[in-house]
Amino acid sequence: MQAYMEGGQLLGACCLPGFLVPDHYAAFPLPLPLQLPSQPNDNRLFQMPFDQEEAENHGGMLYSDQCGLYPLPAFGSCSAAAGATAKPTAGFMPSTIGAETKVCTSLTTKGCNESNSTWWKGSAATIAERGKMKVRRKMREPRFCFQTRSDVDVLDDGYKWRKYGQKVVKNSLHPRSYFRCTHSNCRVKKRVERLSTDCRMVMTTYEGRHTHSPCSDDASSGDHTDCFSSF
DNA sequence: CGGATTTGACCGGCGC
DNA sequence: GCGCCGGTCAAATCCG
Repeated sequence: MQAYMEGGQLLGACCLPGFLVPDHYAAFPLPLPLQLPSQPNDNRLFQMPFDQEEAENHGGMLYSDQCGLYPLPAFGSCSAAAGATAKPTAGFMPSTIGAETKVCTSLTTKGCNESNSTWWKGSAATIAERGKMKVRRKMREPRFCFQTRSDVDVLDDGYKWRKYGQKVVKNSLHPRSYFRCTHSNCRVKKRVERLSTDCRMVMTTYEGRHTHSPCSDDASSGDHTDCFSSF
């Protein structure tokens, strides 16, 4: 597994200061050399400067408190031992995730602006409300993304998602899919796209914070309880 | 038939 | 101001 900080700074979970991946992510040893993404379409993600001040405002552990932590099975307690031995639960991430997954995170204002320019729009919101929400949400909406080698586009992370859009993005051979958490009052979204440079690699970007546990989403996810015990 | 997905239209941000 | 682009909406369609 390879972890990234946006801004080109790669911060190892266990050995480098300021790493923002939460505790349970830090269980993974980070092999070196750590490669940086090369595809142009990823530049905006990885060129974002890391806002150290923002990190400090959150006790240097942004992701444990501020960000929606997503119970990605391969990173969760059920597979923390090695990653490569991720529990092969039906529909879960591919078993190669431990060796093939790259992680990056973001909580910077810029990062949120980049991807949330219009997310706050809602049919029920007034213009004024939207304006307020825009300011507040833009500043705080956390993001978390990772790349993994997978044959399937949509990896089952225990939550139930509803697709609300698909878009062909510039400099990418593959369309980007947009999903929203189906749980009521949960605003979490995720984007999924295959890398143009390696069609086997899938980049998944989570945005927002779940207001519920994956297990409460529906009965089918109850089987994953052991994998999400750390949440 | 109801929920999920698809897909073209629309909107706002941003760079020029 | 204009055009490009990413993100979202919503009607149409699909599917179990």
